[in-house]
Amino acid sequence: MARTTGSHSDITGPRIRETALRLFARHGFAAVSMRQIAGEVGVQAGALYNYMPDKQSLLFGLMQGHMQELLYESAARTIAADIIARLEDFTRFHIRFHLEKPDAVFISYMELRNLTPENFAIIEGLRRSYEDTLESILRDGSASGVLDVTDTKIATLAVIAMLNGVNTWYRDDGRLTLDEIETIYWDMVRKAVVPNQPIGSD
Amino acid sequence: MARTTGSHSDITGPRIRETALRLFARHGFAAVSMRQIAGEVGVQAGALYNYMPDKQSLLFGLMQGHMQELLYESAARTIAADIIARLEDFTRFHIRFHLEKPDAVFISYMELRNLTPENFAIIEGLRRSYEDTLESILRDGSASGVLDVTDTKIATLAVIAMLNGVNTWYRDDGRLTLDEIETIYWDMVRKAVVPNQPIGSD
DNA sequence: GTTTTATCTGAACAAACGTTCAGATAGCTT
DNA sequence: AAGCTATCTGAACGTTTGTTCAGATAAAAC
Repeated sequence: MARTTGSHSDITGPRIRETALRLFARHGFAAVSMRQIAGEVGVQAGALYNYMPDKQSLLFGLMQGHMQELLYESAARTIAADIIARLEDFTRFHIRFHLEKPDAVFISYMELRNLTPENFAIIEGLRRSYEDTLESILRDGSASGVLDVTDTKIATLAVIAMLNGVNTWYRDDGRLTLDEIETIYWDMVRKAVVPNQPIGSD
Repeated sequence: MARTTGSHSDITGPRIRETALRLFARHGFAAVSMRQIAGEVGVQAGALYNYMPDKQSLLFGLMQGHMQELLYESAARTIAADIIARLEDFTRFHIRFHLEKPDAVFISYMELRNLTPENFAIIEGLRRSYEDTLESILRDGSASGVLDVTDTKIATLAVIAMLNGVNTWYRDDGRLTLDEIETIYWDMVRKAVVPNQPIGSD
């Protein structure tokens, strides 16, 4: 046997990436074999190498694609003049985007150590670019006095870590709607970085 | 050759666990071989099986030990009457404990998917027990009006996610002391869950 | 209808995997 | 000094790994 009926590059290619993304997220990069991916796609392992030079490139491509899409979508948003509005928009966008692509988010955080040093540096650079969009909001707000953060870099990482936490517990059939979740988190983020005057503090 | 000079169970055993912990944290459970662990310890791979039935048990033992120590240390703390004091104590304890054992923390979060279902259930149970200590603080504070959280469960996970984020960027030779870091995070945690009255809000 | 090209198979490769075990010996016990 | 036992070696096992490639064929081009 050889080329199978209905075989097409523009069908098999995406299916390989979808399958790899799902399997990597579920079992981890190192625990998933090329034969396993090929099996779920419906081809032999050798066929995968028409679409990638090696397994490492497959992982890197998935992570790079995800980070670039994140940056693109993030940059495409209109920037409000109001700092608080910008922060709220970032918060809601981050939660929504990350909940839409849990697998890609998962591997982009968990499989960093399986990248070659060169690939790792590229992905880290993309991540830092994204973090910078939040950090510049916090820095601008801090400078104008609208926000009150002790250390903008730490606050940036703290807020992102908190928001990323949603992915660990969110379920589609949960008791809260996406909008309710966004609002709860936005409430906490806002309070954490806005200058406040605690009620009942002595 | 056979038994080597100075070979002892109470030396080799801990060294195997230390080495495995470090390698699992650095490269991932699936990517680390028994021969690799044995090589760094200075024995042959077969010798490892005097200390564990299989590789899975090694991973589970490390995670279980870590979680039990976390729970033990957490439970050993004196419980203040004041809710705010309890929350501050939890925050500072969590950061300090987790920064002291970055490798154990790392694998306890990252390698959950490499546990058998039975082992996974046990570790998840331990984690939930720990989360409950924070949730009960937030619930008590919410009931008495000292705290203001929309959803105690979400707030619990959000705070823990935020605090865990420290481990991703902390370096021993960083520009901030441990106490300064604790204070910055405690400031954000407190503001996020305390009822407040924003300054300059219209 | 023929030729060309893109796509896949199926077998093969050396290397690495977790695990087992008979045999050897260092160190403790007596 | 002799015997015992805990500890380790070194080889072996059957699988599985990522990757390569000659050969086969469906689909596209002409």
